[in-house]
Amino acid sequence: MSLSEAKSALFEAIAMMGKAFASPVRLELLDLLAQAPRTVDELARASGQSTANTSQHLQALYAAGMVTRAREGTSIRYALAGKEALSLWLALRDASVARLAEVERAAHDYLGPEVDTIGREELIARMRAGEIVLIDVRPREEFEAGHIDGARSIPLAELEARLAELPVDREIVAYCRGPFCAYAHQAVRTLNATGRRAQRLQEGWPEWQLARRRAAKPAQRAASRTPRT
Amino acid sequence: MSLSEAKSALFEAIAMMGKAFASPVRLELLDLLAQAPRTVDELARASGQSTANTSQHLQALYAAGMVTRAREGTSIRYALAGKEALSLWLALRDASVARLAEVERAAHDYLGPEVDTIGREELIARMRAGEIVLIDVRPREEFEAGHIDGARSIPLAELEARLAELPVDREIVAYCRGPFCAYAHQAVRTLNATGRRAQRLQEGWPEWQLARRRAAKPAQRAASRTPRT
DNA sequence: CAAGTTATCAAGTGATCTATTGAATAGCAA
DNA sequence: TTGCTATTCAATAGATCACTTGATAACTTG
Repeated sequence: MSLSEAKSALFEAIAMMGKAFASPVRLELLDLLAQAPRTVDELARASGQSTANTSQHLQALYAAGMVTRAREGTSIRYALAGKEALSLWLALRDASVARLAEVERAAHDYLGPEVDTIGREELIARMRAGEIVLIDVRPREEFEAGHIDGARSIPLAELEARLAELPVDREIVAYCRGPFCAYAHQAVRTLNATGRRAQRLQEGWPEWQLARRRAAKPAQRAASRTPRT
Repeated sequence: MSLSEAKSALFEAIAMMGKAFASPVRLELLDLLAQAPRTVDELARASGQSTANTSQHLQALYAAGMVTRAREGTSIRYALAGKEALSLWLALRDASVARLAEVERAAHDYLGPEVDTIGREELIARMRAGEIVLIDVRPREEFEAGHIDGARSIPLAELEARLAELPVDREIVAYCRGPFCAYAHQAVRTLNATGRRAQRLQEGWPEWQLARRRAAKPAQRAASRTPRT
């Protein structure tokens, strides 16, 4: 193999992974998988794609090394492939927000008017002081797959029916899937409409989880490792 | 705009940036730009593509927000668009090494047998102790666009002719463009062949530079910022 | 084993992407 | 102005990709 052939083979191999991020459908699947592992059928319904198409995109993601899969009886459950995959997806999403005005515009159309927000450190401090009720407004199965310690699960769909469970005299903080998820926005609006003080956590479960994992076991940059035979 | 339309518009906007990483040619251009800003013609020659093709790929990268461009007289100089772009490219490259066996294989074919390496911290410590001669074996213009403090520029092409400049009784460390760049490997082999002790720095200039920039001004995650109107 | 569910495969069509070619444009220099 | 260089634009053919449809395979349950 000539030197230039080897070089282009290297970039082609990296492009294989890059292609995973080139389709909006695959990105939506990644976004869903960042919440919780899911079966093909669940992903197909959640993303509004046909089962066959979803399966094909998932195989592309698998070939790119972005997801793992495991058979569970008659169905197959896909999950994000480790911390690197999560961190890569979040990095791309953040970079595109930083760079592309269109993403901001699309995000704004989707999310509606902005609501009060609270950051990670402030949330931790005020939760420790007992000043805050934290609610997770994602669907129940995502809560069960992982959530912030101390949060209560009140899926957005149940919020109105369960308002009585929530105090009127304490601050409520809602979080959901991430900065592009509309659930927490809507929850805060609903809570405000009933006279409660409410804020949206600036980040979602994937970001929280990644921060926790990074703190537990600091990132080791693959670049500084030596490629071996 | 319906909610599901808005949602897919969001993922489409992010996919615009993802597409930047879907072509080996564009990745090679990013890799070159991670060393130094360059004109279209320089990039075309360095990557072995036609000028027109290079120009089109550069425009795709520009649309994706990955590069900036500035006219310089009759030519146009492209550069990586900030820290985020560099960090995203390095993250993708690292993740693909971590996940895809093919990248390792391609890298090994390209780089040839492994040589002794040294890490960042050890290099810093031993340079401070004066035990090491550090050489930058990239082409001169890349050295001039930025290099590690204390390094001497000895492009690989000139190494054999300039061997006399290098001591026989001190350890020599060579670095180049990064872990997939063959220059430092070859330099170490050449130096070893002349009886000198030599090692390859595990990382290259882009990684070094990013670490320095991150230390100077710690990364602020875009995710935790609030999208605004 | 047969029936039912879940996922994958295979083939086909329309869309998008890539690289090439040749023409057009922007700046520079005489 | 005329030439000259660097870059972009426009048109094109070939390759790849996305999504659909219908068939097939893997597994569970009765």
